[in-house]
Amino acid sequence: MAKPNIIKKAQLIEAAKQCVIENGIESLTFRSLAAKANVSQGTIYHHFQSKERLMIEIIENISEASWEELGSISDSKQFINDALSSALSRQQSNSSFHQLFLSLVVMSLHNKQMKNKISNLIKIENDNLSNILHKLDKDQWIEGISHEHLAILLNSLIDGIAIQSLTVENFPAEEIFESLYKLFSLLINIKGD
Amino acid sequence: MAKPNIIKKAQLIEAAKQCVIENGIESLTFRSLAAKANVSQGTIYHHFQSKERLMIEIIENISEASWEELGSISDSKQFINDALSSALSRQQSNSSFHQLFLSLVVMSLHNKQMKNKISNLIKIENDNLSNILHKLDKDQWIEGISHEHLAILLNSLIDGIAIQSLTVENFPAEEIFESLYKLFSLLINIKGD
Amino acid sequence: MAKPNIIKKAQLIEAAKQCVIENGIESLTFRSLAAKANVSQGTIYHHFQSKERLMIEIIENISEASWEELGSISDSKQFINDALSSALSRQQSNSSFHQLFLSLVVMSLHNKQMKNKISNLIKIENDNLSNILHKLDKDQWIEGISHEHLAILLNSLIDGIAIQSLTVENFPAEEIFESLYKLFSLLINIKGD
Amino acid sequence: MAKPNIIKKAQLIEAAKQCVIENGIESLTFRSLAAKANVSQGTIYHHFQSKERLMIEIIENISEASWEELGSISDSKQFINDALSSALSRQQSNSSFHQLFLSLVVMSLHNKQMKNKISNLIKIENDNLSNILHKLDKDQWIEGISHEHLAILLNSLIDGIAIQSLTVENFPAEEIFESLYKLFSLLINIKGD
DNA sequence: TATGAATGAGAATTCATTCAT
DNA sequence: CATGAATGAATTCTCATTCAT
Repeated sequence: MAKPNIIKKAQLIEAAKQCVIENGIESLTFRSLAAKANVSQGTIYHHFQSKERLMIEIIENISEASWEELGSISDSKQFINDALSSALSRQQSNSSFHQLFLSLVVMSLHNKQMKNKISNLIKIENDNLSNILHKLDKDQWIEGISHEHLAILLNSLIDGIAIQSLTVENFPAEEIFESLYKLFSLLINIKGD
Repeated sequence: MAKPNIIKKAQLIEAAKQCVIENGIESLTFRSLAAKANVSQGTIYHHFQSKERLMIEIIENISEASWEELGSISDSKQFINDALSSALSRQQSNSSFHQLFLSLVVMSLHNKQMKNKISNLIKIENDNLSNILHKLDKDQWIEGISHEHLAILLNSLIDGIAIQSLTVENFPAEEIFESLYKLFSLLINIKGD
Repeated sequence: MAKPNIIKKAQLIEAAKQCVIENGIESLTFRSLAAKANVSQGTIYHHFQSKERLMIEIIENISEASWEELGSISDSKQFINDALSSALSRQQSNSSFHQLFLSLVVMSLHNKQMKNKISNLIKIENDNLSNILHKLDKDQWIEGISHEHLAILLNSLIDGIAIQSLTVENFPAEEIFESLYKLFSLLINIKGD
Repeated sequence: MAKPNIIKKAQLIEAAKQCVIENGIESLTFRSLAAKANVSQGTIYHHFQSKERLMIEIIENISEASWEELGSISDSKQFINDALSSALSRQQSNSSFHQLFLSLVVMSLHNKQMKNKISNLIKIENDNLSNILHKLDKDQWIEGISHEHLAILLNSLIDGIAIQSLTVENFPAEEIFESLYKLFSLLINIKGD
């Protein structure tokens, strides 16, 4: 009685995410969600009491996924390869993540509750990356820049590239990531081991 | 008869931008715009034939502003100071630019025409920055990274930081920009003049 | 441009009143009103911005009618006949007035704005009656009871009888009004002219 | 197994009455009732098979209370004092009774079953009052007016005053009841014992 | 040009009711 | 007896858009 319900709610959230990715956040309506999830509109209101709640739960859902995503890496070069190539793949095959993320960011701009949740999500992601940098047993990657700040800069960079990748025609994502790779290699060598 | 019209249109666009900034893109409606601009809904339809057109013209308006913003800088250190501090100020006092920009990006995600316009806007900004880098008479700022790519990376970084700045609670914008400054100083010294 | 509009609005209010009388206030919906008035739902929202406003304007409409209804009577006996028989006719052929009135009273019970309007309406009706009593050139109809209080009591009585008349099966309205007539004749003779 | 059920039902009815009094009949929903009574919506459907039944049972509940309220009074002056002061107190501290009563009256206007029940309720109250008048051993209180009719008039008056008291701002309830008291004293003395 | 009344499609949300557990 | 998930119809309300003036 309890579990099947939880599963159902997760399904609804998954469907909602699909709606946003496929048709844009502006057409995430209860009607379209109901259609996509093959339930009645009433059912959706039984699970989420408002559209605001629905969007908040989507963010929470993404945040949970981020929590569980904490990687384990030991070699710095490997890390950069992994991190960047994973970022790259996110950009391309999995660009939907950023579509969703950006949409939610924009919706949160004028909604305190959503903003809090987005804030948490970003903090988690910053922490994740920061932890990874810590694990790679360097005191400091770049002179005068803490792991925390570097993580923020890196995540910002990834999000910013996502914006261009999602919108700019013929955006040379691969080349950009190669340049980014070079940049980091350079930085690491300067004051690295 | 021609001029007053153009002026009026510019006013409407300005009002529309204010609407988005103040209440979010989701509540940029013809009603609210009419109210803000103190004209009737019908009037807006005379100037913009649809909501899509309205949003496109907003992007065009921003793009034009970007065109005219091309700076003239000669000293690299000065440039970095200027660029970053201007970015910082944008983030803080003028964060509304990024609210607007991100909102339009998200709306464009599923609209080809808007996407083209956003694409152009970003290209212009990339070119702007690229030109500045060129002007500063260095062959290459960073080994193996073209001016164009560096410009893209920089703009991405600025947009990405904007996202965090707009959403993350107590985001340490100033500190982050200081770290960013250090990072760049470092890069420039490596293979600089 | 102005006048036809006013007329239209009045028509909508009239239709709304009919809806309440025919099907009860609980089924005064925008849908049913639109159907009854042969306009689209949007049109109704163009004229009344909310259901609350619609109901308030109905009360205002009734109030205006009350204002204009001020009678001119000179002979007391005649007045009693007139007043009571008019009340009686209201009860029967025109019982719809009280259906509407009671419905609006109940809706106003938890709505400040409506309550204010109903309050005004009742005060107008009390004043109307009070003025009539004044005109009939008696210092006091009944010893120790001011015209104002007597008017309130009379109007209350009429409303109270309406309740019974509208709900009680086989309510002997005519007989009750005869008794009421006797009562008043009696009172008038006690301390009358 | 039988009793606890009845008790529960009584509690639900009491909760329903509270809902109406606190938020108005239009927001007496199964949801809000379930919330107020701290049970599930389903539970309410076990006790009342429909909303109509619920409202009918509320009226029945009030009617039963009226049945049991039959007073025993012997002195006429005392009666008037009692009756009116009790009416007055109802008006003020216990005005909720009339809120509930009027709400149910209005809902019954277009529902035969409810109307029947309300009709019964009113008849009971009329009879109650009529009996009291009988008990006070007068042939007739007022010449030519039967006890029954006088009871109807009195109850109507009380209901009508309730309407004004519930809606009119700064309604001078106490003064009105004083005037009413004078009126009745007068009537009784005319053709009294 | 400018207005604002009118519209119909569709938005979010609520409701009474059913039913499997 | 009690629960609460599910439903679909209906409700209030908004929107972009049209059009006569």
